[in-house]
Amino acid sequence: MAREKTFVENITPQDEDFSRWYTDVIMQTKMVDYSDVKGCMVIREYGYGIWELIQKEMDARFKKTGHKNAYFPLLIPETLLKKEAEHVEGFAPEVAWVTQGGEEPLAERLCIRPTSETIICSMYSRWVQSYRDLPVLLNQWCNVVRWEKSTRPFLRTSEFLWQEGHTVHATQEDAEEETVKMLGVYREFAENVLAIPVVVGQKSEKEKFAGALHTYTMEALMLDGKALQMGTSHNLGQNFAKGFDIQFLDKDGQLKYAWQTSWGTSTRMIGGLIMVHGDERGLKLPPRVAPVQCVIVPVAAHKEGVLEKANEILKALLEAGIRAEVDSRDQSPGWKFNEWELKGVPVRLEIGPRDIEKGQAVLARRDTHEKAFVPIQGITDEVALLLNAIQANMLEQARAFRDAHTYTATTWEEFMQGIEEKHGFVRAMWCGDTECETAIKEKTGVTTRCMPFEQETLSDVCVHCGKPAKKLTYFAKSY
RNA sequence: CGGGGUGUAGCGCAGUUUGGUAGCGCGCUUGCUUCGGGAGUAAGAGGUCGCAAGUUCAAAUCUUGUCACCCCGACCA
Repeated sequence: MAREKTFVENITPQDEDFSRWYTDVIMQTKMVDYSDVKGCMVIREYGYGIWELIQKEMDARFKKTGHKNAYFPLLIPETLLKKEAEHVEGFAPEVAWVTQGGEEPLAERLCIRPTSETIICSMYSRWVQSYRDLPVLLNQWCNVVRWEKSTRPFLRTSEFLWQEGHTVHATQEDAEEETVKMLGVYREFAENVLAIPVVVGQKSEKEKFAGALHTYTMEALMLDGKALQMGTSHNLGQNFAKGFDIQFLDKDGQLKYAWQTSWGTSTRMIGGLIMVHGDERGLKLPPRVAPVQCVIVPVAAHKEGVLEKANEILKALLEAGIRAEVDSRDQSPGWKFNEWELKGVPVRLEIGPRDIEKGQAVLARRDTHEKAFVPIQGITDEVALLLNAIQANMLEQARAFRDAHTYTATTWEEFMQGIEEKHGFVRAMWCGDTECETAIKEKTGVTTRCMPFEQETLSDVCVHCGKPAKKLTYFAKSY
């Protein structure tokens, strides 16, 4: 049977092979390219442009919640890494080492940071002396390296870009408040900027960060029904404070160990963006992270006045703070339409000789494919309105998909059925035991994603083992 | 680390069974005509067939070894 002809014939359809669709999209939009080092990707200007917008939006939120940026070294001495036992055990298998400087072997090998808790804590132990030094609220934007066995651009790469917040507090309550607050920042960002609805809650013991007391997470559902961890916030308790001797003299004259948190999000979010919003034509970017929000495609650009009009509109859009661009390349309009749709640009503005005669232009939406003639007079306001509408609509679409692929199970039969038929989240009561969790994973391939903050009681017993249930839990296959 | 697959022009592939001049589509360069959903035309450029040995008069093709990448699992942001 002949495949239905699509506008983009060179990307694999999502329902045929989602992985290939993903690879096709990221390569053809020129977001990334593979490099000569396995697992290390080049983030090209289009992909990096998205990351820059993510950084800008997030950084503003960090500043607003009282955090400042700092930068700590890439290399960590082995002795430092080993100071927190659970932490080193968790990360050791994927740490890359520097063993030589120039021609000389090093006296102590240096680890390339897989995360920066250890080196930052070693500094905090020097900086924190008194309750007056607290809280310490720092964030760093950097790269980290984790030697991964299997890699995929954005989702799992040996080197990736991220931000990691590291804070120190006087009390357990303050640390817990910070942990929850920053997950809240992530959630608000995911929904309002990335237009990705997330489930927020606590990780199981098995899934929590190595060295943390407990880990909170936000989980999103991809179009293929798999969950993606989009960001985590850890309450480190006093584990690192004890390992690194971070003590302060409190108001009451007592020497006390500090309470800490760390939280991070990475370029992996871009992978989520692609897999939550993409469609058969390619990428679909929410306006707030689109490097180009409105592309102007001149039709019959060689004809007199067309390019001039296009540039005139461009100027107005740029002045209104809209990220816009005129595509004056020597290609047919249809070719450009397809390419910009592939690249996920939210709004396309078409302008040709016939439009100019009538004082109008065409506005086309990437999300709904709707086209409308709009008077050139005041068109920047129209574009701005459209961008807001698209941002809102994309969140709604993603939410509707997520809800349609979330299944509530009260029995093991329903649980199995949910996994086989729904391809998404399965909500069920769970006992909280690691053994039970492992058994569920072996039987079904799904793992616990989180125990959501918003709890309800579906039943008194665990959906799998029948022991007393502790928490409503989200299960899914995951990236 | 297990199971499967693929390496031939920038990209996608045919050619391998049965050894005999390196092919096709897209893309790329130049000219002319086009331009409202992937334009037409003419002339071009581009390859140690992943790598290394071997068999042969002759290897992309057969043999052995090796490397890389992709997919599905296990492990992880």
